[in-house]
Amino acid sequence: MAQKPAIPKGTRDFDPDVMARRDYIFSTIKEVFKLYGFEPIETPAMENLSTLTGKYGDEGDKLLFRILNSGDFLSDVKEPDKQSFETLGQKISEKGLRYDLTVPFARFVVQYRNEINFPFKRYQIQPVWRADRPQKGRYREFYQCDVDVVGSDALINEAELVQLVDDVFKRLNINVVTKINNRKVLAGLAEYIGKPEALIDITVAIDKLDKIGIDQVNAELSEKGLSDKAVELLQPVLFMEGSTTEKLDMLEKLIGHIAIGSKGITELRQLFTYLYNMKIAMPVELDLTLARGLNYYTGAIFEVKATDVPMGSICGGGRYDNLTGVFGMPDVSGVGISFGADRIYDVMQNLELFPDKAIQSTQIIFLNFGEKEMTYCLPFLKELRAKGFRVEIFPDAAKIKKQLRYTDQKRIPIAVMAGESEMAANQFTVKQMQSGEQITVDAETLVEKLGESLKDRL
RNA sequence: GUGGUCGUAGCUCAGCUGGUUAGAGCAUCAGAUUGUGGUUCUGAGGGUCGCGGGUUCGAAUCCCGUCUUCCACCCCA
Repeated sequence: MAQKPAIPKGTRDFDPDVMARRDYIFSTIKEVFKLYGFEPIETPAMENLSTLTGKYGDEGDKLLFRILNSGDFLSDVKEPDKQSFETLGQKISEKGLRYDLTVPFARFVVQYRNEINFPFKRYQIQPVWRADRPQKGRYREFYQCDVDVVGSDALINEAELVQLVDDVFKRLNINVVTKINNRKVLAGLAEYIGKPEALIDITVAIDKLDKIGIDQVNAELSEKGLSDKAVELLQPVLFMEGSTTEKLDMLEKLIGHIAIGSKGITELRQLFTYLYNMKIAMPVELDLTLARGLNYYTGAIFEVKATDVPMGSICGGGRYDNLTGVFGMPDVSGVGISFGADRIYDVMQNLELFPDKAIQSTQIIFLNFGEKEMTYCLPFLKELRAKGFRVEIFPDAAKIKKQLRYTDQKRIPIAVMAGESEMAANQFTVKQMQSGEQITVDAETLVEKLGESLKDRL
């Protein structure tokens, strides 16, 4: 054999087994999205670089996959432009692979602003690409399942999204905890300690609290230019304990006098009131150290983690007040969240949460005893399929042993056999693969009998 | 992007400080069983030891490069 073929770093092939499980996740998510009134859209895998760059911060820009122009793109490049990566890059690459679904969505909203019926509730399930170093649960090509509402700044949208999250993970049988914070509160805190311009640095640092500990967080804060006094002021927030209401009351005392902080607190109170009335089943915590989220979030921030398995967040999102602004359409507020399908898969696989029906494909197989016998079976295949059963016939008159092995490995629950003797008597032998039990049924009652035995398995 | 780590049959791995023709289990295929699988028995096929170079009489084993895997940082789904 020649050199074995391979796929690029951080990408994966999905075999039928994996696809069945992935489909289960996608269809569950899709179903819930629709229940809340979201409608699907799709956007191209590639966008103009001008659409993508500058939206994800410097780090994000570095992780963009760029697509080389077609043809002899170097011939048009003048010597001076070849001197730096920056200028050369602009000349030879004008397109890039999408990095997430939110920015293409913002582009979509601006582009079709006159045709869209606001508030626009859309969902989008597509792969995205990041030139990151792969690790476990971190791929260069992965799927995001985004739901967003744009054109409404009502907090009920946030609440409904949390409820939707609850619904999805309840259906997938994954135990999760949702953490909520508000960017305005973080901004209020930054102002409170006298460093409003250091908002990003502060949030990035305190976000690491449970990972690296308080000493390292404080060290990083100092390193970012915060005075000892500023770090000192922040401590009560980092160690804030108690119920959500208690935390909010404490916050009120600290930053209630700061306009933006006060606004954030009011929003949080309203959101948690909605959530209380919605009777959310999963735990929902106010976590003031939650800061992750891209630079464009301006209000609520969400993050969802599985509680039974260590894994990065499997779902995250937030409120962005001006994402469409960069595309020339100001004052459109949106809120959305993104489900990481690949990580959800890893969690479910890890905890063995996929139900049998998620991985079952064919339900009934007709074994092949030869040309005449196959012909005898064909009308029944048609009839069963018309009734919605997933049915196949083994294409070759191979040894029965081989055919049953195929059936077994494909986890098909029922094998139907008809050889010379059954044909002569106008009958079929129906075999339950799991128990090995076999019964003989008349041809007229075959469809009915099969329907009965599969009733519990659908 | 920085630092580290791994790579031997389809899969999981052995292979001592370099030394005959590179092994095992599982999986695959064939037969025992020409109409009965998931258990058993017998046998077979399958590897340029990730790839490229170097050191050596001799390299899976040592060195360099490269690709891939996983890990920490960065960032994130």
